[in-house]
Amino acid sequence: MRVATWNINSVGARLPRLLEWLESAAPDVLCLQELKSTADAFPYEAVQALGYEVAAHGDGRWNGVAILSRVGLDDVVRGLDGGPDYEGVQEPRAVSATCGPVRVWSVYVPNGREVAHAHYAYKLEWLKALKAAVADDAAGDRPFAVLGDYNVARADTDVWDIKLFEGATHVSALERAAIDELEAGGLAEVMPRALKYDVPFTFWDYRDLGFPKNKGMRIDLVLGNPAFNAAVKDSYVDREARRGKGASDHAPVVVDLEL
DNA sequence: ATGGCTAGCCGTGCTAGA
Repeated sequence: MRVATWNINSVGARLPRLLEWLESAAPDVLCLQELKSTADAFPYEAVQALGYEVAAHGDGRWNGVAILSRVGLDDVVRGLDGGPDYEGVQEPRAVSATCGPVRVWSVYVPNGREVAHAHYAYKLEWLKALKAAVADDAAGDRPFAVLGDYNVARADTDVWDIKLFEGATHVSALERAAIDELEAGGLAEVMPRALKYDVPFTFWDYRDLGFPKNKGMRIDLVLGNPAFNAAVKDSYVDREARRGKGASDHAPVVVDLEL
């Protein structure tokens, strides 16, 4: 089966691209982030017409996550139980579901903005709460993975020029340690293979010709438990989906499993 | 050309993204 994750940067603006990608890549399960729509405003009918069930979790103009599945969609949980508030609100940044033989989480980890910003502390707290929330599934025998936009570049080579990131978020030691901590709960990364370039970046900023110059970052990750990772046959970043007009600033990460 | 940001919102500029 094929499982994928994609930060689509608005499901409304990206709908034609999303439908096209569902048809061409034909994932069995797709985790989406940054819906930028309420759950009610999700384009259910268009997606269902392609054979997918949908679990969406969103509340408006920011954030929002979803899981699309054509192999079953059960035991849906919206939100991150025990997760921190930001400015008094529990933001819609996580949704989980069982899709046939696998259980998946779709996560949109807070950005952090600046190291000194309250959003950064919130990001670290959020990752800590995520570890606690997935502990049982991570340690279980059922194939399990947490897929999404982690907003963390784990290695210096996961950004196009580490010198430009001095003192910035996404590359700081505490953020990287928080991902290591999440893995310590029983998960390990599924590494996508490199395609045109050595590093399989997943994000390229719209500004300053980020994509043509390959000024990218590898921040969309798949963390699986041993049962999930043992079934992995291939993984790649579909950078073709980043090309051209009307693209998201993120590309999908695809994982093929023998399940 | 893979091309100089993009999306959403009561908006006519601002916030957020990373």
